[in-house]
Amino acid sequence: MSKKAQITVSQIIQAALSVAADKGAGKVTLDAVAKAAGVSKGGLIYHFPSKEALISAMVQHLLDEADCRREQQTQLEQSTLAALLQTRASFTRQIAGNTAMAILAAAAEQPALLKPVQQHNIVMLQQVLAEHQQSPQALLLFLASEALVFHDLLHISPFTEQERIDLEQLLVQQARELQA
Amino acid sequence: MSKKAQITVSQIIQAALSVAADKGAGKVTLDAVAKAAGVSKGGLIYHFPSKEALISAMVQHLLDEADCRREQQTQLEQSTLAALLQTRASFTRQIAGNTAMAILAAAAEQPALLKPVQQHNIVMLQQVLAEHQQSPQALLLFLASEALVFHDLLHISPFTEQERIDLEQLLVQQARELQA
DNA sequence: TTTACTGTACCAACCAGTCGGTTTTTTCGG
DNA sequence: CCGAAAAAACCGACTGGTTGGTACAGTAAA
Repeated sequence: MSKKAQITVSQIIQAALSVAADKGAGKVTLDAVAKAAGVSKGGLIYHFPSKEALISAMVQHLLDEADCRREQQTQLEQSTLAALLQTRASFTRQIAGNTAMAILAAAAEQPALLKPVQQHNIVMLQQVLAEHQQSPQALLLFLASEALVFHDLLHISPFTEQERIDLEQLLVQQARELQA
Repeated sequence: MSKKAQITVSQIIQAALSVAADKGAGKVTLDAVAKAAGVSKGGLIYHFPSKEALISAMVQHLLDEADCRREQQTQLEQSTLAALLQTRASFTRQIAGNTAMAILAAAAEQPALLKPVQQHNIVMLQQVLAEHQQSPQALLLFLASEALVFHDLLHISPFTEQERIDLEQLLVQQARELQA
C-alpha cells in the first residue's frame, strides 16, 4: 500500500466516523461515507471490500487511538489506573460523538465486531488488577469509569457537564491515593 | 382497546424483543416482528403506526418490568441501592439478550428513543444519593453496577460467569454495609 | 506495469409504510 | 335476549425508496 493509499484509507475512516457522529449509527451507508470522504464508491470498495470491513476498521482505529493517548498519559501518572481514568476523562468527551455512534453501528450491524473491544478491555483490566493486587476498590474505580463512557456512548448520562467533570476528577484522585 | 387487542399488543412487543435477541438489533424489521408475533404486517401497523412507536414501546416495556422487579426487591433490602444492585444481578442476565438488542435497536435507529431510559436513570440516581447523603462510595457502587449492565448489553464483559457473579455479590454486600 | 483510483450504470434484496378489503367485536334499539 | 349497524381489529399484496455490492471502461500516478 502506497503512501497515498494510506492517506485515502485514513480519510475514509475519518469520514465514516464523522458520518456516524453527524447522522447517527443507522445512517452509516457506503454512499454516505464515500461522499464524505471525497472518494467514489468504487474507491471505497477498493479499500474496504465490505461494509463489515469498514466498520471493523473504524473500531480498530478507535482502539488504537485510545491506546496511543493512554500511553502518553501513563508517563504522567503513577499507575495505569490513574492514567486510564485521566485519559478517559479528557478523551471521551472529545470524541464521544464519533466513538459512540461508531460502536453502536458495529454492535447493531454485527455484535461480533465488538470483540476487539472486549479483548482490549480484558487486557486493561488485568493490568490494573495486577498493579493493585486485585484490590476491589481499584476494580470499582475501573468499572465506574467505564459506566461514564457508556453513558456518553448512548447519550444517557444522568449527570450535568459539571457533575461529570467533578466525578471524573474524583475517580482520578481516588486512583492516585490507591497507589500511594 | 379491547382485551384481545391488549393481548395482541403484548404479543407484538414480546415478539419484537425476541427478534432483537435472536437475530440482532439490526434485524428488527416490521415484517420479522409481525411474523414472530403471528400477526400480519397490517395488524402490527394498526397497533404501532410506525417502527419508532414500536421500539419506543419496547423500551418502555423494559423499563416498566425493571421497575416492577425492583419494587419487589426493595421490600427485601434495607436500601434502594442494595435492592437495585441485587435486582440488576439477578435480572440482567435473564433478559440480557432481549434488553441488550432492544436498547441497541433504539439507539441505532434514533438516539432520542433512549430518553426515557435516561430519565429513569436520573430518578434512580437521585434516590440513591439522597438515601446515602451523597456518599461517593454509593455513587461508585451505582456506576460500577451500571457498567456490568452495559457489558451485557454489548456482550463485551471482560469477566467470566463466576467472576461476574462474585462481583455482583461484592457490590450488594458493600451496599448493605454502607447502609449500616 | 502495477496500483490506485474515478464515474456511472446497474441489480437484487430489503424495508417502512399504504391501501382496499375482510373478519371480529362491540354497541344498542326493539 | 336478538340482530343489525357500526366500530375496531386485522389481512396481505403492493409501492416507492434505500442499500450493499457488482461491473467495467477509462485515467492518473508510482
